[in-house]
Amino acid sequence: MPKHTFTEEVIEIIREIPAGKVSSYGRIAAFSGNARAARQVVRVLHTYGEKEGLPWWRVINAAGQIVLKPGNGFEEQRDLLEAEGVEVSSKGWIKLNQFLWQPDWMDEL
DNA sequence: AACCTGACTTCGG
DNA sequence: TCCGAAGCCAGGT
Repeated sequence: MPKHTFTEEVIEIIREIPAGKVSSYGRIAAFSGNARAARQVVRVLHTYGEKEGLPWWRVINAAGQIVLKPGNGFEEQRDLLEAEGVEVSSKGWIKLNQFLWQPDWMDEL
């Protein structure tokens, strides 16, 4: 079994988020092995987001809101999400009870 | 090995 | 809901 680094796990998890769903930095960190490393997810997005072609727009904060600010990515993220069916309010809020992604392995719990 | 960096999170008010 | 303060951390330098 190859030893995966936390960063590699994060990249894999982000790739698993399906279109039309979102997840949060903290949840992705938790699924990757460390619930308290949410900030690492941010770093991974910066470092490998574009390079690895990750669906970065499907990642929002734990409260259910887009973190990027207007004029600095907010519009682009909102448009990408709406293009795949995710409803985003003018303030960037997304209903988690409707769009939060639940990994397959959680369905059986 | 110390220090820095973040698109975070949680908590109190 | 919003804001500030404090906590947290892997990886790069």
